[in-house]
Amino acid sequence: MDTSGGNLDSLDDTEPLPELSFEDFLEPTSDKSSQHMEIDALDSDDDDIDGDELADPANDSLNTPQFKKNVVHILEDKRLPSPGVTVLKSHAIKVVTAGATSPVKPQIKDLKILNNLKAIPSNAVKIGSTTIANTSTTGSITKTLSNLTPIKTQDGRVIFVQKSVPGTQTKATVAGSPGGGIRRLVAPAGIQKAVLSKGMTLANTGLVKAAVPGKVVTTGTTGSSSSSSTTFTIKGITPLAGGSAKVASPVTSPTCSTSAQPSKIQVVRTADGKIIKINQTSSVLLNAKQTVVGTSAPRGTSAANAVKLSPSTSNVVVGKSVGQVVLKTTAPVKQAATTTVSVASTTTSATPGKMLVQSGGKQILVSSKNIIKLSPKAGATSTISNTTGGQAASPTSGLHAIQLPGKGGVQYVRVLTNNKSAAGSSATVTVPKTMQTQKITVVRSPAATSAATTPVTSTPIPAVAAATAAPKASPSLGNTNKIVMRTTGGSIVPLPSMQTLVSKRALGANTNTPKLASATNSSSSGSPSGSQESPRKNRLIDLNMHLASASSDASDSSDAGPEAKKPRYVITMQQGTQQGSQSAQKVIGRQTNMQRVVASNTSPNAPKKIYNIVKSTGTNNGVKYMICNSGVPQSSTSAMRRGYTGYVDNKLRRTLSISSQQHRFKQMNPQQQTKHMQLQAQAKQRIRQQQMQTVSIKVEPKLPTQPPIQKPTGPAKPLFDILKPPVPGAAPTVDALGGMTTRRKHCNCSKSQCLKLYCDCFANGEFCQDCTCKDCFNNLDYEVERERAIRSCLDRNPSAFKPKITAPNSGDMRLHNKGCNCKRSGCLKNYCECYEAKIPCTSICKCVGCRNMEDRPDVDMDSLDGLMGTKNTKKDKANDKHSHDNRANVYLTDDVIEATIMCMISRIVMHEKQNMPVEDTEREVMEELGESLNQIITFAKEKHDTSHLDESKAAS
DNA sequence: GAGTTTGAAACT
DNA sequence: CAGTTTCAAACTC
Repeated sequence: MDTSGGNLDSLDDTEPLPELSFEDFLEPTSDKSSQHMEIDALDSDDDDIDGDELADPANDSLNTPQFKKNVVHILEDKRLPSPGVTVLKSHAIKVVTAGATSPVKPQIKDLKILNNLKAIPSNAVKIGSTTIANTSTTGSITKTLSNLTPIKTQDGRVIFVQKSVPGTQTKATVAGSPGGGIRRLVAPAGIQKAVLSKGMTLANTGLVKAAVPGKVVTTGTTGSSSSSSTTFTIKGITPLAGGSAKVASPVTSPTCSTSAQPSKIQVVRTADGKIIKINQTSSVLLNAKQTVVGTSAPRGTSAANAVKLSPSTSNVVVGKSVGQVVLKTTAPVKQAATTTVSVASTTTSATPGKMLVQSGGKQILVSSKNIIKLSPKAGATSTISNTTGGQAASPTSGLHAIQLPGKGGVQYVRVLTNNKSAAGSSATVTVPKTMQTQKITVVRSPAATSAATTPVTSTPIPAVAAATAAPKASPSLGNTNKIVMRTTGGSIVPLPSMQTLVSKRALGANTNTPKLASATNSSSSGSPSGSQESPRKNRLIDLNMHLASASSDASDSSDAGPEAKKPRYVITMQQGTQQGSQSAQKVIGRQTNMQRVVASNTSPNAPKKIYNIVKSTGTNNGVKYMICNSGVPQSSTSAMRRGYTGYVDNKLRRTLSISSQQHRFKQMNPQQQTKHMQLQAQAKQRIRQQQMQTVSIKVEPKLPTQPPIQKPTGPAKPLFDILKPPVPGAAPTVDALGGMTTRRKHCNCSKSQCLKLYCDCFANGEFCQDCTCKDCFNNLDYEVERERAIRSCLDRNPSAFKPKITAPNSGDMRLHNKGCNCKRSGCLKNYCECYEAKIPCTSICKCVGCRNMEDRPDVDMDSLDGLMGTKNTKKDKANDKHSHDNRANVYLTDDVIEATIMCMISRIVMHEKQNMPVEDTEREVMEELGESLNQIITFAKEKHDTSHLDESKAAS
């Protein structure tokens, strides 16, 4: 976590601040899945909160559909113990509202940004009529957390805004919080800026409105209701009592007088990319001055309290050097009307008050509406009160102080309208530039529908905004399609989603679109090798590449099979520098363990979706969970949302442990080593060939003409497709992790609806794609059924989705966890799972007449372990029921026998060439046999002694 | 491609 | 837990 000092510094920092779209705020909270995730984060290792079977601990190590523990380590609970006014650590921010009521005791609401605090959002986020996230229902999980609204920073951090519920409503209000309003914002780092994508409105009612083009929505809750275009609303943020600092006023009152004010939300992004959401009872008006064209509807007091970001303003950019934070609104491109409406209602209503702001030792007269005060210290409160006192005249104008710990001097944030009309207002700002000002620019993100329009940043630092915006991918709005992603562990994660992310992403998407296309092209045409070579840590990157390529691929498949049921999204990940344009466009950079992934729907019209992948920290590698902004219905179970980790290795998949093999190799006798090397060389060659094939396959653009981004023509292949474990005979692929995987054959289920373990797709945690199955429910269209089936399977067998074949330890030979039960195949046909996996049967197996012993020639390198007896020890220990389990077999393997026979044959051949007498030949052959047996026995003895020594050492 | 075989999964 | 049935893949022709 960043130190608090960093935060402060960030404020002063002149460096361009990354933009954060409003989506960032919304995503984390969206739905139950998010709750799960966050809960998990808190509980880290123990996710039994849900109490469902999915929490089976046994599955942790395995890639199972079950929820994994430790899956999310997003958040560290940094919640500050004292809810009180005091500055919370470095990141704590106090917001002091200049309430008309108490100038002396301004309401101080602390905003804490709880870094890594898992929160259960109590707020509902709606896009239009669609509820993206409903946090309002206090989950059974924890009511205490219900107040928290997760905000995701661009750098991938999740911060939670803890809001206090109005006193009447919640008992859970944070202690020490004066009013019912939002108390805390936890900002890990300095405040930088907040970007509200298009049409985001912060209503005084605590609603965040986002204008969505084409829809007209009125926010009922807001007292200052302006019928704006479609709104996307964040509910549940209760306004602090406006006038009375200590009295929380319920949000519900539409006619809120100044005293009872709907909560306002301000989002400020720190220099670190952290977002601080400020919910204030008394409103800070962003855009206050907007001259709203038509709507004059000032609602009087309510307006004053409400903080709105007019839809027109898309971005909030915190500029640097100046002591002020300016919220600048740009005129809406398309939805001007909408924008204006919303803005007008709030801002105009308030009587513009002016206040003295002290900046850089100078006092500046500023319109109080637009100013947010940033005070460095906890003590700042008092100062705030003073300033507010100046304002007192106009209760409506809310002056909010944000207290930044450690930072000297009060800073004010001023909201400037970027509209031309507004420009005048902004110009009027008297704040001396000497002050360090941070500008908050609200940049309206272009409509989602609008394609590649460059984001309009009215930001004083356009370059910054542009730069930040660029990486963002365009999200599709209103799309309920789900994104499925496979984790690094190989599990498939249906991304639970908020149903739609609003325009928030639209900005980035638009900008990115062209690049994205190019990226896709590049990927398709480009060199996949990079992905393959990328280190594990960059798996996701690889994944992206593959996905991109896959998308192109998908087009191919689209022609053929049952496309309808196939997942349509291509997920791209942020790639490091290596990825070049491709990644840059779609991926939104995340500094922390969270990465943003943009999923583009293969269908032309389908919007792209962006979601964050949270990497578990510490022991867990790879992506454990994803938060998706797109829409899985909330109905989807936790399992789905969390994403269950399917097999990483399915029953057939085998991983080669180089280290272990090397270790074994050392233990081999020369003959074995030779053979081992040969096998290794063959295996490597196989891998290379597979990779080559994969590359060629994936790279090959099937529909070059089509713009890759918008339409990855066919249904894009989902990650899981790429990551699917190799199936013998299946076309080899390279998974996102760079490992070799092979797409197994497509299932052909007819009666199971692909929702039983009979179906390999389902059993592998994959969605059916390109399968010939009938009545398939193993797709996103039947998520509920699928989820139910998963649960059912897990009920029957918690390990149902575990890999059947695993290595007890990293170096150990892979074993079938359950063992086969073959009766008639002799375990020498692919009916046998052991045989199919190319591993010998063990004592665990219940097979009859087993002939699947070690060292089958076709068994790959791991089978060599058998020579060393590593494998059979297990059977030996377990009362060998099979004749081949005795220790002799450990050493007298087929390979050894074969080698021996070859030696004998060579003798015969030699003798024949030399026309030697048969008797001599027979004798020589027998001698040869004797020598071979001697060697075997000697070797076995040495090994036996060695093993004993090792054991004794280990024991000691 | 149809039919058979096989063994895991599902069911009782 | 064992026996039976169901199922889909593997296999054969």
